[in-house]
Amino acid sequence: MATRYDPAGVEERWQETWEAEGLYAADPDPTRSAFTIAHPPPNVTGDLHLGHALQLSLADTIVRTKRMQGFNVLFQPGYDHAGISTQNAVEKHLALEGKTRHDLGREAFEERVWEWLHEYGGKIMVQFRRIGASLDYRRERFTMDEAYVRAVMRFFVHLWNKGYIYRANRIGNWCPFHLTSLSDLEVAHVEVDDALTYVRYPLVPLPDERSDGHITIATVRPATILGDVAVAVHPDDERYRELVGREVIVPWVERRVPVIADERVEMSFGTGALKITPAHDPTDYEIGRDHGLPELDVLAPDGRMGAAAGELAGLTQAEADERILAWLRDHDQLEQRESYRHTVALCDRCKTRIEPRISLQWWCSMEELKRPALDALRSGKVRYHPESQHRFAISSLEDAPDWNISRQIWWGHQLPLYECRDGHVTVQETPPHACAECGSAELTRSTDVLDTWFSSALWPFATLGWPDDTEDLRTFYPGNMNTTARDIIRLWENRMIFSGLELMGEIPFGDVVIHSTVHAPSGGRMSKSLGTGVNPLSQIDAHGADATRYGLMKMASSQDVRFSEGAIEEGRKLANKLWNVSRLILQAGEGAAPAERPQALEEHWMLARLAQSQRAAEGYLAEFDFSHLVDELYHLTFDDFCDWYAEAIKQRLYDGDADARATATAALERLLKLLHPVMPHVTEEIWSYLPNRESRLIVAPWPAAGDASAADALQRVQELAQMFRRSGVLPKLEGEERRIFAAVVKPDRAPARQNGDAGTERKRLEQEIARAETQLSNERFVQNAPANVVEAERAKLERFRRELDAIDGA
RNA sequence: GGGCGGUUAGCUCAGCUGGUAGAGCACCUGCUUUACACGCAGGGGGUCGGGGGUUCGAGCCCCUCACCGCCCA
Repeated sequence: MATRYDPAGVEERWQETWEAEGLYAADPDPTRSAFTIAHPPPNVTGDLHLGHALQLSLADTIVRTKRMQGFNVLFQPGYDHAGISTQNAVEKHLALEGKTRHDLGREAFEERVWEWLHEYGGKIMVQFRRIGASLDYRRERFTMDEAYVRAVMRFFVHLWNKGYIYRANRIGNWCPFHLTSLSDLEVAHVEVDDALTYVRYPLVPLPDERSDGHITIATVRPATILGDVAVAVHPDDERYRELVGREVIVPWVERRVPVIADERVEMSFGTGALKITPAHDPTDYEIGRDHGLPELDVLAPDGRMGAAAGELAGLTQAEADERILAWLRDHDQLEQRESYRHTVALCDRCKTRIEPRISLQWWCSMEELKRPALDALRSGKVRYHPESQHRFAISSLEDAPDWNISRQIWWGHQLPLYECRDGHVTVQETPPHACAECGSAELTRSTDVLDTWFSSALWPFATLGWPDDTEDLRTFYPGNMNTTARDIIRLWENRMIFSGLELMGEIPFGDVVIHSTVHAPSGGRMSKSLGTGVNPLSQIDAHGADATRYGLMKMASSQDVRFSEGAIEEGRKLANKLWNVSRLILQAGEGAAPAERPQALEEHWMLARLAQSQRAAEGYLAEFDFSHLVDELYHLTFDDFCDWYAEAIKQRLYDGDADARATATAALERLLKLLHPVMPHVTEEIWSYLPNRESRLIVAPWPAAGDASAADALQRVQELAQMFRRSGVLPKLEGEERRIFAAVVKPDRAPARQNGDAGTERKRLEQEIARAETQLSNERFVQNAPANVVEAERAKLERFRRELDAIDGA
C-alpha cells in the first residue's frame, strides 16, 4: 500500500469488477424485498453535467446502502429520446452539408437520426459508470425501443378511450425554426435591449366632435399592429375612463377597433393603454377570448409576415417594423421611441425567438387524471423532500392546465391517430386498415409526435415491461424513490405519479428528493454557453469519483449552493486519511482477523462511537439529508477514528496485542461499511486488503447498529487534553485514562507550551466562571429557564472550577 | 406582478423545538512524532444584512426596510 491514495486506476478497476461480477444486477427474487429507483433518463445525446452527477451521487448512496441492507436493489438506467433536442442536433449536423430535414423527407430524416445516435449517442452511460453509479446497466432502456414505443401507444389509446384527449386551437410557445409547439421547459428566458415605440391611434370621432383625439399605446413589436383588434385600458384608470366604449383606428390597416376596459392591463406600463393582439401575445389572447374579440394571425409559422399582412407578407418582422415605423412617421402617428430592456423567450435548442402563436394541438385533459395523484400527495403516500417542495408539488398539480401533448417535429412517437377523408378519427395502437366510422381505407396518420414527457411519464413501469404483466413489474413496481431538480416537478414527477396511478393503479414511488441547484462559483447559473459550467468528469479526473461524490453531497444541503471545489478536495482528503489509517491497522496489526474483543476503554468507546454514528447516518439517510450525512462520516473518521482511537491503540498494535489487533480490524471494517455508500471505491479497495476477503464490500451485510452507551467514555480525557494543550498543565489522571492521554497527547514529546500557557488559560477560566456565576445569580434566569438548562449551567461552572483548580494545583 | 429561497468568519456553508456562535478551506505559529505534510497540535478572525419588538435570555420568534437568487406570469 502506497503512502498516498491515488484513485486513478483503482476506481475504474472496481467499476469494471463490480459490473463484471454481476453485483449491480437485479433479478426478481421472491425471498428478498425489492428496492427500486428508476433513475431519470438523461437525454440520449447529452453529456454528463453537474446535475446528473449530483443526482447519481445521492441516489447511488441510497442504493448502495439498501443493497448492503439486503434489499433486492434495482437501479434502473436508460435514455430519453429528447425529441426536439435530438432533432436539433441532427439538423445542425445536416446544415453542415447544406441540407435541411425537408430535403431528406421524414423517413430519411428519421433514418439519419438513428445513424447519428449510433455514432454519437449513448456516451453518457460510460460517464455514469465513471462516477461509480451502481445501475443495472444490462437493463438499459431507451424511450424509442420497440417495446417502449408500444407502451407509449397503449397509454395514448387508453387516454383516448377515456375521452381525455381532444384537439383545440390555443396560444402557446412556438418555435419558428423547428415549426413546432414547445413546452415551457424547452423555452429559455433572456434579457435583451429593445425599443419601446409609442404610437398614436386616432379616435373615431363622435358625430358632434372634431377629429383630433387619439390614444397613445406603447409596443415593442410594431409589426404586430397589423393584428390589433382592440385597445385596452385598466377600468380604474382615470386618464382613459371616458374613452372606454369608443373606437380607434389601427394604423396602416386603418381598421376600426373598440377601446375596452380590462383589469389585466398594467396602468404603469407605457401609457397605460395596451394594444390587443390576441394571436401574438398570451395576455392579449386571454383578454381577447374574454371580450369575444377576433384572433387575427398576421405571421406565418416561420415567424415572417404572413398572408394576412397583405403587401408586407414574406418580410421579416424587422423589415416589417421598419416599413410600419416609416408609415407612422409620415402620418405623424409616431410619438417617440425609447430604449427598453425586457425578457424574451428563446427556443432552448436553437435560440430562435419564441412566438406566442395560436395553433391546433392535441390536449390531454387533467381533470380526472390529477385527482388520484392529488390524493396521494395530500395524504403523504407520495412525499416530496424537502417539505416546501411537497407543498409546491401539490399546488402545481392543483393548478395544472390541460397538457399539450403534440409537437410538430419528426423525431419522437408519432401519434397513433388516423384520419380518413371525411375527417373521422380512428385511434389504435397498430395502423388500422379502415376508418372505424365509415370503413374508408384511405387513412392518413397524424404527422405530429408526442411531447417527450408523455413517454417519460411511463418510465417507472414501461422500463419493466408494461403493458405486459411481467415478473419484473411485479417485483420492482412500485418503486421507492426518485430524485431530480426543482424545475422538473411539474414536467415529470407529477406526471409519473398520475400516469402510474392511472395505468398501474399504484404510485410509482413514495419519496421524491428534490436536490439543490448547484450554481457556478460566481453565483450565477451554470451554463455551457456562458462558460460557467463545471465539468464533473474533470473533477473526477482531478480528485477521484469518491471525492466528487462526497463533495457534491456536501453541497446538497440548502436550496441553492455555489459550487465549491474545496468540498471535493475535502472528500479527497477523507479518502487519503481513510487509506492511511487502514495502512496503520493492516501493517501494525499484521493481518489479524477481525473480531470485536474490546478490552481497553478506547476500544469500548470506539465501537460505541461507530454505533452512535451509524444511527446518526441512518437517520440522515432516512431524511435524505446528505450533507449532514457526509459531515458526520468525515468527523467520525478524522476526529474519532484517527485522532483518538488510532493514536490510543497504536502502541498496542506494535506490541502485538492480539485483542487490540483483532478489534482494530473489526472497527475498520465497520468504518468501511459506513463509508462505502458515499465513497465506494476507496473502501472496496481497502476491503480487499483485509484478511480472508472472499466477498466484496459492495454486498457485505450492513452491520447491526450495536451498543452506543459508551460513546461518551473518553469525554473527560478529551476535555483535559484540550486544557493541557492550551495551558501546558498536566492533568492528574489514573489508569486507562492516563495511558490514553499519554498515547494521544504525548505530553513528554511535544513542547509543553506551544502557544497557550497557564496564565492565559487561567484568565479564560476565570472569565468563564464569572460569566456562569452571573448567569446563575440572576433570579429570573433560575426561575424561568427550564430546569435542565439551569442544571447544565451549574455543571459547566463546576467543570470550569475543577479545571482552574488543576491549573492552580500544578 | 405572483410564489419560493437566501443574506452567519476572507471564501463555501452548518447551526435541532430560543439557553455562552461552528465546520472545511484560506491565513499565522509550532512540529521530518516509525499510517498520513492530501498530516498533527495550537491560534487569530464574526455588533449572525439594517432598524424596531417579544423574552430572564434572540442567529433562531414577530414587525419593518434593504439587497441577492430561482421559478412562474
